[in-house]
Amino acid sequence: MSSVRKQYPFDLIEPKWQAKWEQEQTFRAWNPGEKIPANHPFSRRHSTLPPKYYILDMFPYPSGAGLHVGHPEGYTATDIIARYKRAVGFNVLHPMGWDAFGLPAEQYAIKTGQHPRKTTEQNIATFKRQIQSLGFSYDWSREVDTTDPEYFRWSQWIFLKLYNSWFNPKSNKAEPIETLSYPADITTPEQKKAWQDARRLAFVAETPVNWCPELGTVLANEEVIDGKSEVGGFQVVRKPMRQWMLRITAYAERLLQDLDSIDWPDSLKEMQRNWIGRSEGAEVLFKVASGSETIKVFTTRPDTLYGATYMVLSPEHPLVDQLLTAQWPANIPEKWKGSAESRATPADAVRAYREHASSKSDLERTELAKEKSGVFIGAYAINPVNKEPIPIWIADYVLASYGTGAIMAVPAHDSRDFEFAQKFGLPIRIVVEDPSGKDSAGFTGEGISVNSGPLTGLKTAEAKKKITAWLEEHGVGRKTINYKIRDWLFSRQRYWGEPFPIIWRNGQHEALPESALPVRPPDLTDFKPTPSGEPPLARATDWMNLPDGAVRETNTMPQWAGSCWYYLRYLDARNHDAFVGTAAEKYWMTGSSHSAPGVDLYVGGTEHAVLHLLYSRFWHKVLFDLGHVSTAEPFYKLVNQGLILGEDGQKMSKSRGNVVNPDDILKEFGADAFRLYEMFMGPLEMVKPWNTKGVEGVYRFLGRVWRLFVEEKSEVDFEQSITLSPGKGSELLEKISLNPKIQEIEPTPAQLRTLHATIKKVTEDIEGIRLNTAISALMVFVNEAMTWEKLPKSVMADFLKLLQPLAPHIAEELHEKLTGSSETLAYLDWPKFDPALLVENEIELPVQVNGKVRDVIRVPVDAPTQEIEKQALASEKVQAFIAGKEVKKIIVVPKRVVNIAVAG
RNA sequence: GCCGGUGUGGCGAAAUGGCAGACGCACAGGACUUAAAAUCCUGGGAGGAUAACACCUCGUGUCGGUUCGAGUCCGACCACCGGCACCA
Repeated sequence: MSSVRKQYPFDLIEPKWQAKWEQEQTFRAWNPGEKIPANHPFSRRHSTLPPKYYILDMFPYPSGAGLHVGHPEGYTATDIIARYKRAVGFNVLHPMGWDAFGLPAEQYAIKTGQHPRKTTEQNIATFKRQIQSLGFSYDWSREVDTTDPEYFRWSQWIFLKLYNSWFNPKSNKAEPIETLSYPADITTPEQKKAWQDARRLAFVAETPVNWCPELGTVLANEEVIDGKSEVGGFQVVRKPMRQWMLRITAYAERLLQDLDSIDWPDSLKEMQRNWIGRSEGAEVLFKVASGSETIKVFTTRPDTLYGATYMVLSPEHPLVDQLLTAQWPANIPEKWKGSAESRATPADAVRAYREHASSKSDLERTELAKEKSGVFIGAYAINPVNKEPIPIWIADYVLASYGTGAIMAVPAHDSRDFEFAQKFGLPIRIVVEDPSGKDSAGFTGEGISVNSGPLTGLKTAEAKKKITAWLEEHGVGRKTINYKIRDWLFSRQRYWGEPFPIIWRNGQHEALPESALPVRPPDLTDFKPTPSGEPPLARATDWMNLPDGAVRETNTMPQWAGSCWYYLRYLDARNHDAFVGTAAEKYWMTGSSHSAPGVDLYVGGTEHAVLHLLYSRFWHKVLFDLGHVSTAEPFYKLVNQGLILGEDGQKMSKSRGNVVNPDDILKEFGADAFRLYEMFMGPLEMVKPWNTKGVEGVYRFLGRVWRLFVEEKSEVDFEQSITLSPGKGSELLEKISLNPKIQEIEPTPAQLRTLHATIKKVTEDIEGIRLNTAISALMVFVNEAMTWEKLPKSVMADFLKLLQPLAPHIAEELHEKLTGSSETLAYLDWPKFDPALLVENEIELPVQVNGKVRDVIRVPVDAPTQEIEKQALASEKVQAFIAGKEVKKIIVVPKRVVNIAVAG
């Protein structure tokens, strides 16, 4: 792979310290009330629990491919911060676990017949070994596995909370279903149950869903990308099915509003805002010209109502069949009637068009978006403001699932309506004038209303207000808010997921009691999905059919169920009686002047922007409403790590052959070099290409650190002996002695300045998560220290404390050599930076003429401005540029720069 | 189409409006070595100028602006990356 020589015995050092950390449980985080052993290093520093700091990684799906270099990017960053926070005195919670339900394990099981439990266990073991070999300071006593019954019983328990709650719009929060009140005409138990069932946060609905035949399951909207499944990229079709849904739409407004209270990247917040898709507008009621029906439309531009020249319903709109006329009205263009083969009556045209529309896959509907299609249904609606009859059409550019599934078309001011009207020769009436004076046909912005009765002359915003008031006054409309977000389709036809704690009796669903948890999946040997969409669990008839005639729900929950709340389980991972204990929840989730509410820092990729990160916020808010958690938001601060590309600048993939395996890097350079390189590549959030040569660079740096601390001859002896008797590694390691240049002496002022400049830079950079520049500061220190004749022990000890979060193994080893103490660096005080030490007596000041540097002068740090000006003007080089010119102005920026502005 | 991000040496990058390119990679030269590797030292944006220095001009995607001074702030544009996309 490369020719770089072995820099230091990382292969002995790293296992040594990893074993010590494990044996000592160095990184255990302590809960309130927990007894901390007196010999634990934490006790030596803290007599009571200090403020908490919760730093979280997105837990991985343990795939068969093993760890990828992308995983440790975020994990290294959080580990550095976790170690730093411990050093500055926090009780740090830094856990890891496994998001282990999911499709790949199940598909592997289908192929090989191997039970997914088995492959999952193997994959977890591999992931854990790989993660541990990087020396991350996780508290493994809190490890969670979403497929463990002791874990998923609580996923099921939260589902029961959702099932047994409703969203009260008055209090704007979830409440127990018992608080629901009933209208006067709801009296019988059956009626009451139906009323409840229609309002639960977890409910059953028959709606068109995303069915993926290849995967044999339905998918949530968030899991479908461009008409294909997010997993596998298979075709997805719309199909009406009876499924479990979660009422996330009830939380649309709060999910949107609360984004303002959290510290997330703007791009991510924007993605969630777009997904929630709030839009303000009005509902308008249109009466049908001949008939008693009214059609409700949603519009964000009620000010354009006078420009509505036709109306469009979605092909699936329930009123279409009622509204159809028996015969075509006289004198309408032939092309309004749809395809030539079936245009005898409006009913024929509608039937043909519906077939045409439903045969299109979602993908085709998107790709063919440019070509508008539709048919007239023979009926007319009356525009409430001007009583004008307008033709009613159906067209697939109107979606059944958004708004009311019907629109008023204003072709002059909506690009889609404009296209449609041009194609079918419908009238285009300008009702808003473009203020820039351009042609107003096709103008979709805000302007001045024209040809609009009482609205004429008003600005768009005022026209909206006025017409909305008019609609409300006349009972033909009102202000409304629409959201793009749909309820969350929550059931899957899979084996490898949490069963629902639900049974069915006489076609009615019932919740199982909490005492029945966990509901374990049955043992199966055939995990295949069924073509009909019947879940595989239905094959286990013994399991499904209960003695009293009830049957179990055979759908399972999606993978998101486990990842929605895992960060809460970490707080109290072994609690058998509750999903999290009250004291633990309060301690870790409550903010203070030192730390944020909820998770202080969450690091992960953007791929979960509208999946896990939205779902988690939703569940958390429900738990908050029901009094189970203390904060309205789970993740206070979030950082997205950027993707790591292959050496060729392309996305890493097996097919490109540019995948870097962390095991290979670790074997050659060690964990510390790997960690350093991942951080040294560039800013955490940035997309950046891998370069193995760069690993050699930081590896050489660690070699220089090593050689700075150890005596050369003992190192040479070590290298010779280890070749002769490789088995005696740890014994030989101890014989390497300290560099005799390191002595218990007072540091020189210059040495102190170097140290304290490094402390300042490293501290500020870690706080700001600028780990690449923190590393470069350590390099600058080492480059400087290598020139020193003697190395003061205190300075070198402080340097190791700064190095520890980034390269913990080598830092611990050298610290042990330096001090003779094997006590871990993890809980030693972070070095304090003393600004007084950075003050110099004389500084160099660049002198500019008209912004260009012409000379550098040395001045006392506290020299008065006049003195600096005088000295700057006295410079020969400067004189060459200002001679014979008029000096207009001299700017002296203290400790920064002098600029002389001259004329000409 | 809409939203967000990013453009700086051969490469990864750094720079509270104040000496552009820290740190590292790659490269070149030197020391050590029989030799190589490793290590240590030195050099380096481009162009010009010089015996050599000194020095000069240009330079942070493009064009313009604000400022004593702009990679950084403002305006317009271009390119690439990511997300959303018939959402009325």
